[in-house]
Amino acid sequence: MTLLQHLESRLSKALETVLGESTTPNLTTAADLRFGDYQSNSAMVLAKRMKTNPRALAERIIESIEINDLATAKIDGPGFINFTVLPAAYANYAETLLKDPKLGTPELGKGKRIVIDFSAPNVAKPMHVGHIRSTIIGDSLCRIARFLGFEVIADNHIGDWGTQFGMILHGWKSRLDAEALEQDPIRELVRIYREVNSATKENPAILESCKAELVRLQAGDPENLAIWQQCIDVSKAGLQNIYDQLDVKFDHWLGESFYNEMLPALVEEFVKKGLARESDGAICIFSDKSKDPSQDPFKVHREDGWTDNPAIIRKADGGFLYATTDLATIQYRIDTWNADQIWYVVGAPQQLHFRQIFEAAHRWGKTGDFRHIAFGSILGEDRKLMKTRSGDNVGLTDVLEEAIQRAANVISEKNPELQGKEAEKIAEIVGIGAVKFAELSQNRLTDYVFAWDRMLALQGDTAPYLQYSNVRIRSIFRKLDGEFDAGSARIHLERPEEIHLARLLARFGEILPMVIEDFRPNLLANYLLELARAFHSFFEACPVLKSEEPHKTSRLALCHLCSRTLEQGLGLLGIKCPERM
RNA sequence: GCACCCGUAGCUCAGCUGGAUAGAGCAUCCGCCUUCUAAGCGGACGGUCACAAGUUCGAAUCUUGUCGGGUGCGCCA
Repeated sequence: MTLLQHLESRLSKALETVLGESTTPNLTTAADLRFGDYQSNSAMVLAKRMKTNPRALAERIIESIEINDLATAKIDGPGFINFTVLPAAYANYAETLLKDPKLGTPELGKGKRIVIDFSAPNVAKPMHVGHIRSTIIGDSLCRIARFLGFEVIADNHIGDWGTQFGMILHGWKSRLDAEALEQDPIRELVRIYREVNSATKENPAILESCKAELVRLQAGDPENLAIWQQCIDVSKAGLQNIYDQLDVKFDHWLGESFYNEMLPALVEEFVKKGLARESDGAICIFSDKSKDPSQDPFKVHREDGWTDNPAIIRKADGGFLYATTDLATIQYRIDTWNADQIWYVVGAPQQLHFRQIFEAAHRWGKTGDFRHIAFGSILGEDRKLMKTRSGDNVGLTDVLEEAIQRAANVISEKNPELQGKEAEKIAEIVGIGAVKFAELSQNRLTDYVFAWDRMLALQGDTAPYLQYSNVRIRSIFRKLDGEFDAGSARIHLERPEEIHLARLLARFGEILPMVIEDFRPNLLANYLLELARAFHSFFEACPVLKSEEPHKTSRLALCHLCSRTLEQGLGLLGIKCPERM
């Protein structure tokens, strides 16, 4: 139970005494530390309903609340009840956290199974910086959900069956450089894809040839299938390298091709059940409700009024689409995996698509909680969208390499004693951490312009700042003579820096439920920055090893808890901590 | 045309289930390494929260409208 929950239960008891009925207490962390640690606005909210004076009501609440062992309560302003947690209560709570492997985090996901669909790159195209958001946010949400007790299935729904294979097959047959393929297969695939892609724009005949290759592939032509399989294999190997470097793991890689053979039956079922019908030769899902058209994903407004905006599940030429595969995917995840929820970490531009798919799946009888976890776009320096097809984007590999290089430069400048393998390892942890944290520390819906210096910053509000605070703690324990037993340590808080550190350590368990509520890892990132700031201030103000007992043990315990919290928090963001840096 | 997202300090961004004097980092300036790692700490400077109405004891946050930027809207994914 978190401190907040303890206070809540005391407050709700007091409210029941005063009001004669139970009410949910309105308790949050205080907006400003000057007022206290937690604040309740209940008196103001309830006074309105009861038509009494809010301060008078607050008086009565304070008189009946029993919190002398936890906090002091005080009325301020128009009727705020401010709670200041006693240092002894913080010390007490910190001692229980020392023994809690979950650091105060509630198990609110118990018994729930979620599929998280993220990353999902197209094969035979290089990953560029635009792919980083889904991968990093998705991975972090997997880790956080698991920590909260959810059963998570991480699924990489790779684009291994799209139209791009028409172009690759055409290019493979007409302009493949076998030697280049041998040397660097992905580069060669990318080259032929880009060349053919631009060629189709000038020459319609080439476009037709690509489409024909695609049809042959989808019809099971052995030659095309063999080429396709070869492309998939080399692409997967390349992707795996990046995932290894990012420390991102999936439970499954069920790409589009996996669902391919289910599609004809799916379309037939939709038609048979009256969920879809033919229109202009294509099979489409239409609006079937007389709901507000502005809220209906199957309606769209044009100059001449509201018209249908169907989801096409089979093209006039018999081919299947994105929507068809996605419905088959939902079916598989619900029926085979028994998922309660499916989370899609996919860019905001696809919102309409997901509204259609989710609506169609529900009509189809697939019950589940489907969420589109949208994120903003990464823009080029021209403030325009980074598009895969236009080529020359900054490659993801280049970003990671540059990040590691910059970290290595800082290491050799700040800490030249670190050499060789160890220095390389640290540079990787710091560099990759910086990139991930830059992404995770901001609101996922915000568009941003890609900038090297922003993404690769190593000072200020960054992962290295957090890693550095942990390194400082590790250094203390390295220099400690003898053993430290966290289980038996007693904590005493006197200095304001100690109290503040304990205050933030107590809040770790309050953050994660908020993170998962709205899928906002940046709340965790911001919390960790606050915690690290508190630690650095503590570190400057409160000597640990040179202090007398009982402060020494108490401060060691705070450091120990802080280190565990930082490592756990960073771990949930997919960021590692070096021993020294 | 309609829908969704965005507009907060010189720059990059937090804060948005309504709360008190709107916060960080970067940049600029002033201090702090003979004491546990200065990738750090302490301080200063910096704002009409795009604009206007409304709801409320109270609005950056909710509602409506306006302006500005982005995205999406039948056979791509």
